[in-house]
Amino acid sequence: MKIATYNVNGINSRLPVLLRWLEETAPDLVCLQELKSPAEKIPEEAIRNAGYKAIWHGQKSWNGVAILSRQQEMTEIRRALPGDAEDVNSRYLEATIGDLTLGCLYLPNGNPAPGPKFDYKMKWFERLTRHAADLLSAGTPVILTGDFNVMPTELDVYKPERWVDDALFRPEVREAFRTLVDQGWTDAIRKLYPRETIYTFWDYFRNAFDRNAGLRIDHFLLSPAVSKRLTGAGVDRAVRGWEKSSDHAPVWITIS
DNA sequence: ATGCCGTGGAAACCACGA
Repeated sequence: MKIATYNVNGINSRLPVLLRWLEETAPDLVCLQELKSPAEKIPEEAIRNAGYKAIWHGQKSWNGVAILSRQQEMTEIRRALPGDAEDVNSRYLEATIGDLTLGCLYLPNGNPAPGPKFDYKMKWFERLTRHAADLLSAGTPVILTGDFNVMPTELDVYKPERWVDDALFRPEVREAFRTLVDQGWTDAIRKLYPRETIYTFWDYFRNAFDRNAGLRIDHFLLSPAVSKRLTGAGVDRAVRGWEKSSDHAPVWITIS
């Protein structure tokens, strides 16, 4: 079974790229972020014609998350993290597919830091961490995936010294990620490739992709019940080089 | 070192992203 995550940066502008990638790689489950579309403008028919059922949490202009399934039925569990009824940003969507719980997330960017946006990021991170502990306590197969907007270590940044004051790499953000993982999650890419330079995002400008000036910010966190079934993981790097690409590349895992 | 690019929405610029 292949599960993928892809920050599309606008699902309507990205539709040709998304459909081509779905056709070429045929993941069974897909988490999408940054739809940048209200619910009624999600290209539902095109996704269905590509062979996928879909659920989504849209929002005008910004954010937006969706889960696609090629064959299995999905049951939506929640469309927001618990803990803040005031937070109306569409950044989390959770579903069960068979015995698997899949959480699709778009963690706030947090820049500029320090400031209110960074405070929001850290609060959101705390809510995610509390909810993740609840998910783990069930002992069932759980996957948390999406755009975490965190480079966990220096290995995940093309030039770490340039990013130390950035909201994606500040020490307290890396610490928050470590605290989350230390609950008992497995970072799928790092389990299989502990020392390799692997990026999932390259800026649009300064020829970042050609220079491989990238970041690893899209992650798969696996509960123990999923981690022992992990058979593969990777980044569909070539998609980043396609015409009209997102600034992120799709990331995927396979489980037995 | 830096939104230099890209997207969306409103308005022919601005917010936002990482």
